[in-house]
Amino acid sequence: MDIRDKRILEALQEDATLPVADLADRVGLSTSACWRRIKALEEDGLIARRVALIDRRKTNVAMTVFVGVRTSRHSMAWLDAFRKVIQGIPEIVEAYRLTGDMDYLLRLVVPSVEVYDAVYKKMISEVDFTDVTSFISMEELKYTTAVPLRYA
Amino acid sequence: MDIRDKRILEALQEDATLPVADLADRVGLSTSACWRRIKALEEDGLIARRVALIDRRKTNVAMTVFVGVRTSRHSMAWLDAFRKVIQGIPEIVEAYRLTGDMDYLLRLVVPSVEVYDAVYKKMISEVDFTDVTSFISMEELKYTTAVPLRYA
DNA sequence: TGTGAAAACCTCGTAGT
DNA sequence: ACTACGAGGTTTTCACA
Repeated sequence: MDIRDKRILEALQEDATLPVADLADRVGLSTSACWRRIKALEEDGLIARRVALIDRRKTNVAMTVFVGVRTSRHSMAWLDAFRKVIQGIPEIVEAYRLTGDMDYLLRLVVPSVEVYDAVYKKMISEVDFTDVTSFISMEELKYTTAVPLRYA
Repeated sequence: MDIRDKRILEALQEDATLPVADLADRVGLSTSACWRRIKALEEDGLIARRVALIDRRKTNVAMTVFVGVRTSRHSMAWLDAFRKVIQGIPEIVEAYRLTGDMDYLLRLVVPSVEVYDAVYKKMISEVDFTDVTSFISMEELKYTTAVPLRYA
């Protein structure tokens, strides 16, 4: 990828409010050239969207819990049901299917262990699990939405 | 929190490009009232920042790897060193300290196992670990930067 | 809280390199 | 494909009623 496209993406990953003219200066392009590149990046879907990041501590979801999940029901129907449950629970902010015998890892944000327990109960009432393990995060050392662009 | 502030945050968490006037309509406020609320939410730090989300598959970091890390070096110096290493590696997008005997969980985005191996080697060359376990993600079932606002 | 107007910014055309 | 300029529309920003 063009080095200037990378620099545009790098900047917008950090701050999407940057005016095109400022960004153009930083990247070493004219405003219109820079604008056209941004349009192209949006068109091509490289820039998926622009969102506001909310401070979790100030919205009472300071606690992060990881939940490891195992199942013996290796059917597509089970996966679909699980998927639906995940989508319907806003406290689940990330979910991945991992290597190995159908293991899933979820990240939840909640106000407290009590609320986590309620979410946990809701989850197991809607899908079958053979095993659930939770890990509470004591500290967030790093969290960024910016991905490395050196491989692009 | 005010219900209208919540609705503003909900909308901006999904799409930060929304014009204030549109947002105002949706929330049922006048443009200026809505604008003042947004300003206040930024001022108070509830809206931390606005960023562009990049499509990982299109920037060649489609692979997600989770890395569990354990150490026997329970010193502040070790933690500081670890912190610095984490910050310096852009492939590490999330890092948490978990409950239990000094366990850490990292999330990395990389192009391939080969590159993951290189990052892994870099990591262990810079800090001491007693144990490292990695889990490769086969599928991302959910990823959102939007946090639930029902507790705010 | 709402109105309105100025300032800033985006959007995109055109011409020239 | 980029620069430079700029018109015209949209949006932001804020003073004042």
